[in-house]
Amino acid sequence: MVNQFIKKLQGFVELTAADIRALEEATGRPQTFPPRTDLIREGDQPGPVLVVLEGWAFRYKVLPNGTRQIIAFLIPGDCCDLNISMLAEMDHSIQTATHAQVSKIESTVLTDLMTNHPRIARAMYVAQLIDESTLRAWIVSLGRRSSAERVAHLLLELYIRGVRTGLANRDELELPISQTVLADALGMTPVHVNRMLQDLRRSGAIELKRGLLRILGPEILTRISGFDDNYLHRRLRAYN
Amino acid sequence: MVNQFIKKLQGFVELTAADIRALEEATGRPQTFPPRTDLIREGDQPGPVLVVLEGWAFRYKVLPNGTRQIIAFLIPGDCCDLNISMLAEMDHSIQTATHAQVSKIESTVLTDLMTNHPRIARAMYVAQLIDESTLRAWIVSLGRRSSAERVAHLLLELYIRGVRTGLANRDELELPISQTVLADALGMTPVHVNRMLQDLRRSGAIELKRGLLRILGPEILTRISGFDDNYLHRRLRAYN
DNA sequence: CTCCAACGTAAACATATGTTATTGACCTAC
DNA sequence: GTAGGTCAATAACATATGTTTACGTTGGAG
Repeated sequence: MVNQFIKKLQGFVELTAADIRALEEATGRPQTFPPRTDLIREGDQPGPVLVVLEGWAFRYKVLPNGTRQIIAFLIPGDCCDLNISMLAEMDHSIQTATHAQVSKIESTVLTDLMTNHPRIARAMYVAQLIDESTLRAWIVSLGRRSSAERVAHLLLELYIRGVRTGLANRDELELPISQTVLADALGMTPVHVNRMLQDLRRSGAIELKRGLLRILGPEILTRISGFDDNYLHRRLRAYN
Repeated sequence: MVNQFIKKLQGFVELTAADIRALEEATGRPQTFPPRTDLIREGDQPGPVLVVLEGWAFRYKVLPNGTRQIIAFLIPGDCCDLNISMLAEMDHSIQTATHAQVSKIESTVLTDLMTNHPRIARAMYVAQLIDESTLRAWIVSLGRRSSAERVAHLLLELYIRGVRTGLANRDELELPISQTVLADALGMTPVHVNRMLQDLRRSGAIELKRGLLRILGPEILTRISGFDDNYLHRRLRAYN
């Protein structure tokens, strides 16, 4: 089975055979987790860096009133913050959305990877920059887009990220999350997410059933959401 | 005049005299900019790292419909992303809110700082982690807090950050931004920001006039916003 | 095969927030 | 000192989204 993490990093830099071997060594023994499992909780002391090899997970925070806001989706190939162990405690939690295979990279191993494999270091920094850019894009969506725009924007984002990692075939992406989860990511209620999805179906932009999303009219989604993919940084600066 | 950037980094790690000299050298010749000046624009090729020594600035994005969302405030001591030059173009803009003194650190100088001064490197990574954590906290606010809660939360955040950098004396913080700017940060309209500020004044939580914010009832703001300062990471993991 | 829980769908109604407009205070340029 | 622009304050009204409730479907556990 392909190691999605390595595949993703290869999209950023050209890795040597030695780089790849080191990454395989570091992520070779993933653990399997059932859905709805917290991999790490807010308040915990940060431990090893998590890398999602299969399945979906998400970062989230729970508010005093019990509501939840999802902050980011982690799809195969994604990993959590690099230097996280410098902080005394986690400021958010990470939970699996589906069955997931996750590798944990101990900080000693990570340090070794970063210092002895400059291309890996660079690729991981790029990945981190893109994650941060995505956080900014979410702030923009939550702050200034209507709910219809937000839904369209998120579906397009996930689709494009899926294409990038080979998760999407043609116009199809497996979207293994409930409308409640979507709602917690979009800052709306599940009822309203449902309304907006119905609108998108009626407009012919998407088909969505049983966890399978089909993008029938990408241009419709782009128009509705005002999508600009620059925040996903598909072009990078050449490696000096 | 104190170099707020050095002061901030000293809050994270113990710097040696040599570290401080290197930082003074790197940020010693700041440029002055008038208010409302774009320091860098979305789409530009990333250049040197920006460090704000005096005055306020903010990161923002403009949407196709012309509305603006502010993504982060940069107060004295703050700097922008470290590895930003790995990306081909900026995904957002940065603008001064007031007269500001800004130093630009060329990437060669930065690389030198990071490789030859491990304490500086560590401090800058911590700063970056906290910035990222703050992005997540903003997502939570925009997604799941009411407008009253959001206003209270932002004021408290700015006040706490101000205290941390010595910008705030006692219960006072200079808040040199208009309600329109606040609105663009909070994802609401200026009219509604005004309503919420009035409510906060009436509740005795704050006083705010001519750019001077007074926190009269921090506990009121905390209660209203459900504020938890963990995302600002005032405690750090001990340096191995 | 059946039951149960989670999920998706829908309608009716409530409300938080946006929209538009007006006015006065303040500041800066001249 | 005056003019013009930005900003804060407030009111009346519009609407997007939340709330509550109900019901049928789906899928997994036993």
